[in-house]
Amino acid sequence: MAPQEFEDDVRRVLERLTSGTVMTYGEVALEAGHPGAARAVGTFLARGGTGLPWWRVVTSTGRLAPGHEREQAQRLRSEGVRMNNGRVVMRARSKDPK
DNA sequence: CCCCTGACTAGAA
DNA sequence: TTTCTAGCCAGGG
Repeated sequence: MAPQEFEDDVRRVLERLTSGTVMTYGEVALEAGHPGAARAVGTFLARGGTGLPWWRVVTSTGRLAPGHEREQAQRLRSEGVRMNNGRVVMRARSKDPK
């Protein structure tokens, strides 16, 4: 596969993310057609995230980007994303949050 | 071709 | 619930 194609694939997925929506690295990788490349997605966003809605991507547990928690949390909050103790509230949780 | 790094993950402790 | 560990993918030396 041609160089940068991976990045283009990821970019395409992120570009269609709307305000208020959030995806995990794994989901982005899958959508981009690179299942299992969650880590690679993170590596890419860490260096070429500029110009992309990187703050709408979080870990599978709702964790934010190391070193950017502040900014990311603020941006997400301004978009109405619900969080809990610095972690994005993930859906599909079978456990009772008591 | 070998080795290492990293904004990840699922599963075991 | 939190920490550790072993896989995984794409890049770069």
